Amino acid sequence: MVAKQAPEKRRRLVDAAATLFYEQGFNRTTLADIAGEADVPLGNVYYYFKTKDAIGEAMVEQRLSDFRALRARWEERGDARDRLRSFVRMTVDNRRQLARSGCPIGSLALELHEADPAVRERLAENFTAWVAAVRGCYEEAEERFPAGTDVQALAELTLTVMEGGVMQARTHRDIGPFDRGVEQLRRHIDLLTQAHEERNAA
Amino acid sequence: MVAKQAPEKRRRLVDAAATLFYEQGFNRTTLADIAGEADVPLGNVYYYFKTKDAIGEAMVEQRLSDFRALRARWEERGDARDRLRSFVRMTVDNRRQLARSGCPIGSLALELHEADPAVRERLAENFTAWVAAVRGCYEEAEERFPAGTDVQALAELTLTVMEGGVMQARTHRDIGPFDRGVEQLRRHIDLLTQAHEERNAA
DNA sequence: GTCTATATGTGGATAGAC
DNA sequence: GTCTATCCACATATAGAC
Repeated sequence: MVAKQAPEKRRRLVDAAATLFYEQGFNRTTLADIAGEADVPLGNVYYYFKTKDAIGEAMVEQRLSDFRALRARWEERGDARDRLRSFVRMTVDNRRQLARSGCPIGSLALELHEADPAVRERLAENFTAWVAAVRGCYEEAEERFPAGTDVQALAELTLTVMEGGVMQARTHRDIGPFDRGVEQLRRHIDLLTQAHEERNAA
Repeated sequence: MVAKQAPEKRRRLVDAAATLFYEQGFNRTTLADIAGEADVPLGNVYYYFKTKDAIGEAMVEQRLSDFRALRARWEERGDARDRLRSFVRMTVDNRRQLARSGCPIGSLALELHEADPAVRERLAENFTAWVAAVRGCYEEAEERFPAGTDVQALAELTLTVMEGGVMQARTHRDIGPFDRGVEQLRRHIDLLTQAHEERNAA
């Protein structure tokens, strides 16, 4: 009956790793840090993970499955615009932390460089899943865009702008570049739909 | 007369650091690596730099002054479109390496996290200088944009799209996201100028 | 100014008691 | 399954001869 505590500890370690990797980066976070944050003795860590890289892998995988669960809940709501709005609110609420610590996926992706291929692939999966979710929103509003609009490219651009914006924001210690990037993206979409409507009106 | 070799060695170290930090990242590059690449004995490194961070600082500063020199040469050419084109060609020629190793400034910016404030500020200066150069190009073509167009925001967006695109390209090991991002940016600018011209024609 | 040899500290990882 | 004590490798940094 006490046996069920084991996975719970593992989970605590993964969560602690997620927090610390995000706030201080992978390299600057020691196993001792993680163990301390999770309130687990250092030696015990190796019962759950063979190496530090394995923790990284587990953490990125956790993020991916969390996102998938979140997305599943999203998809239940019928309205695409509503979904997109709730998503935008989510990131806007995080603006400050984004400006300070960047994107938890993007930062890791650049920090790990060549390191562990398994981790890199899961990071890529995270990006792919995110783009797919946004693409779904655009797709459902497809009739508002000109015929032949590449919604995949548009969804990718959305992630691109946010990642690029967050990177500059963090480097400048100023949220401005992020906000202005998002604003420009909004205008781009306005221009697209506007151009379409004008053509329809003609 | 042999005394003038000293600064030359220092320069070799900085160049070696630039290459290695770019290809393997800051943390994974050891001082021994740098000394080896520069063909300088390890112990000698400390004659030129007090710490590893100091090398990072010198390297980022070097990049900044190199860019400023390049920009000065650019500005000599009168035509803004010509300048922008030569710049675009420069990055397009680097597409493959960008997809593999990312942006040398952006990667460092995310890797160093909180680490050294001095380095972070110089990285920010690099971004600022780059945006200013691009902004100059847009500014000279200002009459092609609708009145009140925020060229600063447009220049920032250009960097944003490239950084975001390169980040995804590197993570996916596929240049596609970068190329598509740049293409979307081009369309955005097309839409802007087009909208302007249509209004002028009316 | 240049370089060898080495100190020092840190952090990932293991052995083995409980 | 849990945890303490410790090993060991490695990377930064220094001491000091030349």
